[in-house]
Amino acid sequence: MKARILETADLLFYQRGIRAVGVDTIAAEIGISKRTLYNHFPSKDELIAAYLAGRFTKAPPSDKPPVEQILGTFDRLERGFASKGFRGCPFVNAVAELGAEDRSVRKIAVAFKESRRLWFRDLLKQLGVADAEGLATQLTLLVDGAIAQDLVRNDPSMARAAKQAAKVLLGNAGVMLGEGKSSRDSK
Amino acid sequence: MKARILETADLLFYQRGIRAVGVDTIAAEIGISKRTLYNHFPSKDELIAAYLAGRFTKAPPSDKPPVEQILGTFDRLERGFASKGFRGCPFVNAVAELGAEDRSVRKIAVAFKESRRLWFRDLLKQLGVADAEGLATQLTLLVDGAIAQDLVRNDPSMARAAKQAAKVLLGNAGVMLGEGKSSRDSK
DNA sequence: ACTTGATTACACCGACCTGTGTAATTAATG
DNA sequence: CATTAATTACACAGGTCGGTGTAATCAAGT
Repeated sequence: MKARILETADLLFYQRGIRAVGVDTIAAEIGISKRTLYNHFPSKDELIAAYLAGRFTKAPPSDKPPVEQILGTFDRLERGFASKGFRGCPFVNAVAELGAEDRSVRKIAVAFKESRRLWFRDLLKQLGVADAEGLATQLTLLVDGAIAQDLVRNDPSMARAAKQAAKVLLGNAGVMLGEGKSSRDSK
Repeated sequence: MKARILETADLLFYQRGIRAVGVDTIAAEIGISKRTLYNHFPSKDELIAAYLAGRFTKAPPSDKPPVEQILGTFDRLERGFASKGFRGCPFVNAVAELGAEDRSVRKIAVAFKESRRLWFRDLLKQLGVADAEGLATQLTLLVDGAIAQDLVRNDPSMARAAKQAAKVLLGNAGVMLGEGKSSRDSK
């Protein structure tokens, strides 16, 4: 039951915004009483925290070559954009609508952003990139830029533009870009 | 008076979020009655629209070389990040917290994003860049990525990382980067 | 001094919000 | 059957919200 509440809250929070969705709405959507919801989550704030914690998914370890993993990020991003329910980064959205005063929300948001940056960085180190730290940061800028742009434009091709830029940055860092099956999307 | 209402609404909406700020709060902040506010703006929605319209500032024409103008964008961005009140892109924030159903808000947001992309594009054309369209898009990704990252991290150096990436992209497009006074920030 | 328009104070509406209290109901377990 | 725990319906408290109605006050301009 707790899981069902959480997944419904996730859907509604992400789709319509945290402030815009009341606990009554969530309970009604599931068909349970508001009392039951409060038996599982003592307050809306805790439900919000659980929602964000649930969105914090670490990328599973992969055995594919680092370059493919990095560039594949943008392919997954594009598929995400094209999927119907996409509405930007839940962490950025949460910070945007809950404001700067909410310390806990910002904390988990920066943790998520940093985890992705470190994921990039480690792959870049495997590739022998000199400034892995800096380049990893730049790649996250492309990712978040594409997400923000797609949020307002609803244009999944932003992910491809980001991928193009990422290729240039990687090439400039001395990384050899394999001509794997998708050599055609070089625009 | 109308101007005063608008500037106060701008401050509060941007700082705390649109949904988080009530009309009573705005009126109280100025020290006027709620009735007066409603005499100038028939509804909160119109006040929101005016707020966003006021944030839609076009970059003034400049006589500096295009490369400096482009890279200068990231310097201004960094100064913006460092300034106390910065809280991300008002348009992205508005779309994030008002949801996708609000058509008018998204419309002005994409107009703003597109205007900046076109500004980049025209400068790139002046530089003789072949794919000015594509590169302009990539530069906007860096800008919005830096904004999003700074929003959650509160780290103005994100603008510098974006500038670094922009330099690489420009160089890759054949643009000569003048060694103007800031040759030192090439990391 | 008279008129006109803006602004004020203030009560009020209906709607929605988070959260609680309570007593009845259901379902599983011994 | 009896016990226990979860869930239910439902009313309600206390608050905020957007927005309106009204009559009084204030500040001009003629």
